[in-house]
Amino acid sequence: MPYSSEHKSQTRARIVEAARILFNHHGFDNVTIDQIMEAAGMTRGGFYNHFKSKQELYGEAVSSFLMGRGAEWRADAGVDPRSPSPEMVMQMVKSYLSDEHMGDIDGQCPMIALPSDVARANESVREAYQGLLESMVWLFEQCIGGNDEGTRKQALTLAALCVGGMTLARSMKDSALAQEIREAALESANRVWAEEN
Amino acid sequence: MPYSSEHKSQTRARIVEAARILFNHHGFDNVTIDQIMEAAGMTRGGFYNHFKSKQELYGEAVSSFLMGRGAEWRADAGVDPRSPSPEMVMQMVKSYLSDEHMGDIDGQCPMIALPSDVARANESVREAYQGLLESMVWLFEQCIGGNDEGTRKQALTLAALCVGGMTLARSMKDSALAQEIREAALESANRVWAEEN
DNA sequence: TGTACATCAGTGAACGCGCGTTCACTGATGTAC
DNA sequence: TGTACATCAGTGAACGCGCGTTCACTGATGTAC
Repeated sequence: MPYSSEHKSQTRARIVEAARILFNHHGFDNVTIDQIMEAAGMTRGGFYNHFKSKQELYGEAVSSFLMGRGAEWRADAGVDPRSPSPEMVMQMVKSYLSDEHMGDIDGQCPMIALPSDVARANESVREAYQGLLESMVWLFEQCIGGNDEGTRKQALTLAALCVGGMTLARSMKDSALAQEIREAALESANRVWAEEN
Repeated sequence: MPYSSEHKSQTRARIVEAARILFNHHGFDNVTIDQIMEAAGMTRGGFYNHFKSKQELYGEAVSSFLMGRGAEWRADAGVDPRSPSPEMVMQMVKSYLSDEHMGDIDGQCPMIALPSDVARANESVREAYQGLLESMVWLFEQCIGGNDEGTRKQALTLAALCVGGMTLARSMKDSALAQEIREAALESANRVWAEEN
């Protein structure tokens, strides 16, 4: 058994991470396997030792965000699901709608970077995307602390404001308008939050 | 001067409309000029009598929504900018977040169908997309009737909830969750609206 | 009114490039003796 | 401990298809006489 068993899985992870970043920048269809493999420090042919097809990579790239770059992001925002608190809610929202998140294309949440690509992708990609949203909503619910329908509604609304505000902002030509949108979303989230607490 | 002067512009409009629908379904990159021209009832070669390149068509397809399918949509929802009224606000929001709009992929608002495609497209496409949002916000503002900063914030928030709710819903694998998201967004919009009126 | 002509919208074959995928190979590494 | 071997991760040339674009042409239509 040449090469340690870790070797292959590490290479695979490197490919997924390179792909995630490239997809974030250019979308699924505008990234070639050559580019992905070069970014991962390899050549084209090796790709098929790790993945059945390019399609297969899509879903993995999306769901890899959760435990990878997304975990860093939560840590930076001071969000810890093991000791949830109501203060974290607006911390998360603020961080999600921040200038930093807007500008950090590499590390941006795939829900913002890839919404329409995902909607047209195959089932496993949509599943991965849904997993991202469910985690976000779950995190909100944990931090809010309630257990009723109102809590869930609130969590879903906050998610819609976060993702909606950022998605819209990202597509604007005029960056002043983009900022205005994000500010309005943040302010509205504040009110949604204050309303029941 | 063979062919009436209208002839060419009608053909052009037919191409744009065919493209808009196809883009809504499959995204910019997954639609070929052959498909567009066939849908418009013509063959490949004629395309370049009307457009300099495929890129040029993108922006037109997006902005064509406003006066075409989007106008029908406003009419169906009973929205008339010439005699705005506060009741129209929630009419629009409700219609935007409705099952009908969700299922009508052909006639869907490009802000939902194409967000990430647009973000990566050239400047003129982003301009067209921005025009769509500005129209939506303007319409909200007209109907709300106020003229202050609060009105604008409210309008922007409603837009973020509409587009955000639908964009998220569209990418879910589980349609029950998709519906839940839209309902939460609608309910929250109702509250945003009630709050100041 | 009828006919010849000029224009140019539309046709469809061809070109060339890029990309996903395949495949015969190379060479680095762990294992057996 | 050192050496021969088997494995399989990684290489890079080649294939084939699809698509954007070009181009020589055709033929429908409005106009001039």
